[in-house]
Amino acid sequence: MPELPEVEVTRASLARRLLGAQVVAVRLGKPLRWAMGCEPASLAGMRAGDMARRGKYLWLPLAGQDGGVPPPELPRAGGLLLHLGMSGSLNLSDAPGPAGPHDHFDLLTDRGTLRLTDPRRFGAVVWSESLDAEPARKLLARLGAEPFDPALTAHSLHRALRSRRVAIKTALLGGDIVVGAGNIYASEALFLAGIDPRTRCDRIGLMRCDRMLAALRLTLARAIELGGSTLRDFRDAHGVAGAFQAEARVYAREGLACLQCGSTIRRIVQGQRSTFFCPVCQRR
DNA sequence: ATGGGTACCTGTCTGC
DNA sequence: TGCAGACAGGTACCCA
Repeated sequence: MPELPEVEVTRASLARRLLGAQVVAVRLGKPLRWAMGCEPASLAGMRAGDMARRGKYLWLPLAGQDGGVPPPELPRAGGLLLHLGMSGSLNLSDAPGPAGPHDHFDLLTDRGTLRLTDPRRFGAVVWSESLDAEPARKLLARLGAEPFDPALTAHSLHRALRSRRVAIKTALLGGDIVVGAGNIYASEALFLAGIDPRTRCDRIGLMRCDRMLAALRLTLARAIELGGSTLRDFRDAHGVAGAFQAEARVYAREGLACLQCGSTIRRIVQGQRSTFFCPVCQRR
């Protein structure tokens, strides 16, 4: 499910309410992608800091209670690195119902219960003493540039792409050059840039890198503005669905007319994932 | 280093 | 109706 816009919308809808919240207890459901890596009870009493995002990961800083005396063998500060996988969403509620079969993590706090619902369980909640400590460091190490980082330019993108021979769509999904675009927004951004998703990275010149970067930023920013895409079950932390899917120009539109030129949108498979594009508007 | 494939897990939809 | 198969928003890991 969640690509950068959905993760950012989730972060934005949580950060303010969670800042300063004190952890009361943790409840775990079925195992997620990795074990949490700390004793759930050891989080009780800690206070939440400002939730941050890196790529599609969320980071919730937690620190020992002021004046508290945590037993020395327990972690005193660190945070939870969260990932929503393909089907995860976070909800913060004052009155959470009983945990359902897909509710695999509850962080009970004095500001409500933060609940991760994730049917496919590709998501993760992992304790790390800092972003530079394991396991967070290793998980974040491979991530590419943040799309809205001003340090990311057409030039730096061009430099990163010119040694790669994979198709540009595959490279965007990989996230090791630029993070944030998943299967929906990679297709959408390439449509907006007029670039065929099968184009080899090393065939994309500086001018097209410039267009692609602008298209990626425009697409992600618009999606954030619309609360993300809700294809099936994505909701922000207040239960609000996204609206970007109604503006998708190519994603899930196989066989329909291109909104720009009228020719038929195609679906192909790249790296075991569907790609949607207009064979006329998008050039190699 | 790059590339390709596999694996994780559950739900939904399609076609026979 | 039942059932097999394809497919779904992600990414770590293994091998060539």
